[in-house]
Amino acid sequence: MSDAALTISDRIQRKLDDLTRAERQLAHSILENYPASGLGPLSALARDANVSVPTVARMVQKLGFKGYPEFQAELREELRAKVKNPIAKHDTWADGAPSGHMLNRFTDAVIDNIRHTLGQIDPDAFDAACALVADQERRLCIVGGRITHVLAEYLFLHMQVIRPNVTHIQSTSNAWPHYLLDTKDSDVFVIFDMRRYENNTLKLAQMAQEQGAKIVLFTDQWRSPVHQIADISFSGRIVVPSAWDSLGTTLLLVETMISSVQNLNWHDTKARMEELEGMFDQTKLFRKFT
Amino acid sequence: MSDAALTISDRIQRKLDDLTRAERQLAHSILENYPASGLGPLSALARDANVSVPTVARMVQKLGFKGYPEFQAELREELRAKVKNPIAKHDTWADGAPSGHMLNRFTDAVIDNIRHTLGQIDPDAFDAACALVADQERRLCIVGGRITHVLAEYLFLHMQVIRPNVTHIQSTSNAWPHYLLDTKDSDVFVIFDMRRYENNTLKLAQMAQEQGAKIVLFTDQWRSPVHQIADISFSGRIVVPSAWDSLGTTLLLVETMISSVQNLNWHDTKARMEELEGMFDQTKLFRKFT
DNA sequence: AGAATTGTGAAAAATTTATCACAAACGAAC
DNA sequence: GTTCGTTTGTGATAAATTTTTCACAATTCT
Repeated sequence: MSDAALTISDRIQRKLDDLTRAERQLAHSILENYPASGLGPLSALARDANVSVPTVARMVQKLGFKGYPEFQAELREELRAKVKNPIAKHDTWADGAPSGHMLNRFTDAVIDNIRHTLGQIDPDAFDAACALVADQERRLCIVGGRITHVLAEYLFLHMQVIRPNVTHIQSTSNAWPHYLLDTKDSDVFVIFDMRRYENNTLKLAQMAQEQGAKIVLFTDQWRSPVHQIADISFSGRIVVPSAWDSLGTTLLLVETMISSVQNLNWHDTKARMEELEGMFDQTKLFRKFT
Repeated sequence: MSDAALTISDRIQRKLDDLTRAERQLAHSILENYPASGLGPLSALARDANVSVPTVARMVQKLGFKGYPEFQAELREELRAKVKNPIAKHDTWADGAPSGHMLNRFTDAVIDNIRHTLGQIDPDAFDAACALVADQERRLCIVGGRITHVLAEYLFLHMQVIRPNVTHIQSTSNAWPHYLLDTKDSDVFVIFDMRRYENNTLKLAQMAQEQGAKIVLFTDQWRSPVHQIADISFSGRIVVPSAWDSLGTTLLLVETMISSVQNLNWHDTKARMEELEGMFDQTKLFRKFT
């Protein structure tokens, strides 16, 4: 295929693997706000990408242009063509795929779920829930069901770093009654229950509530029966073009909660995280992040 | 309304009637290929509009800019904002919360991640990956790391229903070498590896590849080293306003893959699902869905 | 330790912008 | 049709900015 048919974006992406660190940094910066960032002065591009001016100059030539102005001229030409061409209109998410492609249909649905869910959420309730979860005086129990235990686990993994005194309970396990033995009325239960709602989860929630624990519930738009006894509950839309439901929206809420709780506890978290980093370094489990 | 909220295009159109001949000519030329023409050199704009250089300079100042570069900077800023928000109108997602609330900031970031990722994905590669995963002749191994194992588990839970012959391996476990003993060259490995990339995962991938297995990789925008040996890899953007990364985009891809694979295997899946339903009913694990 | 990559600082070259004075062109009014 | 005021273009120039390119030092990776 001739270069003429390829956008600069395509060309950069194709070369991405052959690039060195600084070049890749630059490439990402160009793609980040494509094509706007490439249309400013060279020095601004270098600054945004945190690379030096010569690096940009060298890269532009590697891409086959005589100089930066020529590079910009082609970017403008692309932009001209794209705006002119109604087909290039962004009504699909994955450019190369037809709008009926599963990638586009699914993404539409998920975005729609997010919009609906966020539109109905009560920010004060959310803040209150975050405060509960962040409170290190309280024991934190995270409960998930057959599918939702992955969300529970995800939340647990992060909370474990952010604060002490966290437990992950799987309602499908039959060991959970033990955990409830020493529930105090200051405890907080974060419970995930989406359809099909699980009897075990409901029973667990009831027992926790009887012992005075606070209950924060993540459920779907039809609401788990747990919501009647929950102190705070969030319902995420989960409908997608699939035989299954989507956890996307709920994951978004969970991640936001993690971030908020992190901020609330930053003082303690920082020390804990550094400690953890050190332990990971020692085990050499991870590669150095470059 | 303050000028800040108006695009340059709006401002020009509003003034259109008060302009003189040469100025109007220029204005139309700017709007003709908006905003591309305004992003080139001043002299080129003058030439395209068939007006003189001073006319352009004067006009730009009439529009309230200190000079042409400032004019261009604002055009670029508009472009940046526009590309970022194809769905925009929503300046906040959670209506009740200020735009600076974590809920809104986080959602913005996730949507942005999705848009970026989908924009760069190769639908053919995606389809190919789905076909591999759907192929029941091949054994399917799903591998996750310390955090990503929740995604692996999630994919596993669904694949388990959709098709036989699925295994979930946790790279952090030290039991995984056993699983590789009888790897055949028809096997498919779906591997999740996000920063910080895990050495265990890389080793596992290498061994799998040496034995001829196909490798499908889900990673982040900086790409796990596994991507060099992967047959197909997908990089999702994961940046969010948090000390942690977001799995949102990758979850979207995984769920889409589940749905696609489900469709490919619908004939068999149907029977398997009904069977499973029956088993769940017997265990009374779930409440009847109303 | 050596090779490759990247940054620094500077200077020169090239381009672009901003302005000027003045003349030409134009349009409206008389 | 002439006149006057406005608008526009010309050509030139100064100023500002940007691009391009060095050599060399610092850094990173192998």
